[in-house]
Amino acid sequence: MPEGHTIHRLAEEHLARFGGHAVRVTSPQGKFSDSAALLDGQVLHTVDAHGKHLFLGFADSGWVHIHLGLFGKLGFGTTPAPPPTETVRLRLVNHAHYADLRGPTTCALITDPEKRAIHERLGPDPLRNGDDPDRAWRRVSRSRTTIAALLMDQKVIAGVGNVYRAEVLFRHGIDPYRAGKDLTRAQWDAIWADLVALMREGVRNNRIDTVRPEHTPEAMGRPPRVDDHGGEVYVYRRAHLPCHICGGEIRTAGLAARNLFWCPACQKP
DNA sequence: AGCTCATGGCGAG
DNA sequence: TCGCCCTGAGCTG
Repeated sequence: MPEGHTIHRLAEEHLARFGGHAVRVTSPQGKFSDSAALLDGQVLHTVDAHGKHLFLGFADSGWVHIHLGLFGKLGFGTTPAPPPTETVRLRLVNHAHYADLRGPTTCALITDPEKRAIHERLGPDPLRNGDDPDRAWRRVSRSRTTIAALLMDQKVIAGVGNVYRAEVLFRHGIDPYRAGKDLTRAQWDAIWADLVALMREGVRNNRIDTVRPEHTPEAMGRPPRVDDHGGEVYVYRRAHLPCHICGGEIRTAGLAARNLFWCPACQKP
């Protein structure tokens, strides 16, 4: 369930539970066993997150680079840790806490230069203080690619996933098929500022809520959304349901191998 | 038990 | 653009 807000939250959670302590590192599933043996007993001293990439910094051996992909999950608990199931790629344990990583696309031990190379190929991240929206704007404003695809391109902007892309385009009334170069600078600045606010709230609440106060279920007199991703949204996974604002039907279509959702009435070409 | 789908991303063609 | 990788929940039978 990972967009950038999840990863930044996980970074903080690792630091809170494991930072400054020696950590027992194992790979019950076996695919990370060699690196786990190298790391076992070292101190986790720092963490980092950029977009959907998580980095755990160990004192001597470099960084554990984790990317959850679509299916990956991290589960935390307090010791004693239960017997690991066979899908646990990485388990961290200290005196008080454990963390189990399952199903990641990436779990690898990397060096400082390798970590730097990952940062270099990622665009600015709305959740990284000081990241520069101009870098993203330069690419967006010169591209004939649709803004929906550009928002999902981690080289352009890091951390936005399928939910935030659909929701931020709705909130700004922008047709997802509009070319990047047809956005105005003011529109891009507003999208970036909105993503900073929305994603920070996502980190805080551990869910994605994008519905403005005046459109919440309470304010509109409709039942709260019940869905496995939790948050209140305008269009994401609401195909064929009525738009909260105009009542028109939410549309869905495939775009770049993902499902896109939008309201054609509220998001004019 | 088997199918489908999911907040992701890579490489081959 | 497609196939593939990773896991698990929620269906259907």
